[in-house]
Amino acid sequence: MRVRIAPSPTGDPHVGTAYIGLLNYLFAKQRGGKFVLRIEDTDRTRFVASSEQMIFDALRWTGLDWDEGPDVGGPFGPYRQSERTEIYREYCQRLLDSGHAYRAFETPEELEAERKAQMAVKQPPKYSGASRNYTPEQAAAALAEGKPFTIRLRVPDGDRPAGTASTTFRDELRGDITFDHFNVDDQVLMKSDGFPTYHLANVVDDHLMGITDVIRAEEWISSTPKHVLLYQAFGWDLPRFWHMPLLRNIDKSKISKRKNPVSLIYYRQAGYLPQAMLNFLGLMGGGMAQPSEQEIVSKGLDMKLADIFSLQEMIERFDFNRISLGGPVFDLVKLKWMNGEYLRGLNAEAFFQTLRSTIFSDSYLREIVPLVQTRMEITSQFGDMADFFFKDDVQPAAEVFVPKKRTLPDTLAFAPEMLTVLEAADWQTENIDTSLRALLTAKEWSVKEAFMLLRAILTGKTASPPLLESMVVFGKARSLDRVRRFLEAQKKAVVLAGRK
RNA sequence: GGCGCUAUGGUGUAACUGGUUAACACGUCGCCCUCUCAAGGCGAAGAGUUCGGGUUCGAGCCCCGAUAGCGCUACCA
Repeated sequence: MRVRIAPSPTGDPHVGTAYIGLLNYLFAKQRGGKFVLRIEDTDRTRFVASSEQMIFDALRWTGLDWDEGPDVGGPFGPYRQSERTEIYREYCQRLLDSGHAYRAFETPEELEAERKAQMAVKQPPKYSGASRNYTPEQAAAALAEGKPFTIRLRVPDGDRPAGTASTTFRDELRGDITFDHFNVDDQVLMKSDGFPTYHLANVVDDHLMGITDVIRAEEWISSTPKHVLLYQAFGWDLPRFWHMPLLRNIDKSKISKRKNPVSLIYYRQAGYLPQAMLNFLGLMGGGMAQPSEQEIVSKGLDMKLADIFSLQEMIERFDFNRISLGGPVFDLVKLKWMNGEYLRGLNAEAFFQTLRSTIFSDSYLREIVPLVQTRMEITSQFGDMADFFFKDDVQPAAEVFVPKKRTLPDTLAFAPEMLTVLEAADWQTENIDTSLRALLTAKEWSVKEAFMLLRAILTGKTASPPLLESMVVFGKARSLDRVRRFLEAQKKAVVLAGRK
C-alpha cells in the first residue's frame, strides 16, 4: 500500500495540501503503507523558488511525516519532477511509437483563437485536432521545418460523435463514473518547452513509484479519464482512485485566498497549533465516527470533547468509507474554538513554552527589535510601538487611514489595488517598494499618502517602525491577510452605512 | 453552454441492514459563577432532512424527475 501527495511549488503551502496530506497519511498509517511526498514542479511559469522549502517546513510543522520525498530520499527517487524529465521523454516516446499520442503543431495563439470561435457559437471549447489527422509525411515535414510542437494524447474515437466510445472508472467513494470520449479533450502531455504536463508526469510517476491508491481532491475527477487512458495506453494496472471533497469558503465556493486565509504559514504565524489544525481538518468530510451511546457510557466519555481527537486517535478511528461527499466549509470560527481548546489543555509550562516558541520566539523578537531600538527611550515603550506584531487583527478608524487630501471612497478604491500589487510581490523590502511605487505613480498617489494608508491598515496607527521592514518581518501571509480583512471590514461598513 | 460531482439547522457532522418527538459539536441568545473579559456550569431558539412525485404499514435513508450549488472545460496543477 503506497500513497502520495504531490504539491506544486507555486506559492505558499496550502491548507488543502495539509488536508489531502492528512488523509493520505491516515490511509498509509492505517494499512501499514508508505506515505510519499513528491514535488510537482513542471510548470516553469508558475514556479516559485522559495516555495518548495516552505512546503517542507509547513508540512513538517503539521507533524505529517513522509516516508519518502525529495529531502529524505527513498528507493523510487528522484521525487522532484524537474529531475525526471528524461523519464517522461522516454515514456512519451513510447506513446508516440504506439500511436497513443501525436505531435501537435498549433501555436498557443491558434488554439486561443479556435477556443474563442467555439465559445462565440456556444460550442464546447475543444481541440479540433488538425495535427491529429496529419499523415506521417505531413508530421515529418512540420517537424523538419523546426516548428515547435506539443505532444497530445490521442483519445480513442475522441473525434467521433458522442456515444461512440467512453471510459468508466471506479471512484472508491462514489462508484462508477463514466465519461464519453466526445467530452475528453486530446490532452497536452508534453509542452513545447519539453516539460510534461501534470497528467503525464503524474501517471508515469504514480506507476513508477508504485502508488496503489490515489487520494486527491475532487477537482481531479474530470481529468481522471485522461489518466485512465494513459494507464491503459502504457498497459499498466490502475491504482484505486479516492476523490475527496473540496474545502470551501463560507459561500461554498472552492476555498481561495480571496475569502479565507489558505496559507499554512499564516496559520502557523498567527498562532494556531498544528494538532488543532489537523484535528479540525479531520472533521472536514466526516470520516471520524462519533462515539456511540454505548461507548460514551462504557468509556465515560465527555460529549463536550466529541470533536476533539489526536492524530493517533484519527489513525485508529478514521473511516474512509464514511466520508461524506458534500464540500465542507472551512469554518475559521470553529477552528479558533478548537485551537483554544488545545491551548487550555496545555499545562502552565507547556503553554509558556508554546508562547516562547511561536509568537514570542527569539527569532521573531530578534527581527523586530532592530526596528524599534532607535525609537525608544525606555524599554516599556516596546509594547506601544510593536503591538501590531503580536495582534490577531487591527482595524483602524476612517480618521486614521484616509489621507488628508483623499476621500473615503477614493481610499477604498485604491486599497484593493495595493493588495493586488502586494500579492504579486516577492517579499523583500526593495521589491515591495518598487512595485508599490510603480502603482502609486500610475494612480497619482503620493508616496506619503500610500505608505500612510498601508501603515494604517497593517499597524492600525499613523506612526510605526519602518513600514516595509515591518511587513517583511510580519510576513507576507499575515500582511496580506490583514489587508484583506481590512477590505472586508470596510465593505461591511459601507453596506451598513448604506442601510441607514 | 457542455460534462461531472454533490445536496440533513448559520457551520461541521450523526442517525445500525428504511422503524416513534432527526442527535452531537461550533456559533447565536439567556441565566449562574465573577472586579472585567474569557473559561466553566445550566438552559433556549434554530432543520422535518433542496423541491416534486413514487415504492412501503412506515423514507433523511430505496426509485424517478426537477432545482440549486460546486468542480472541470489551459502548452496550471
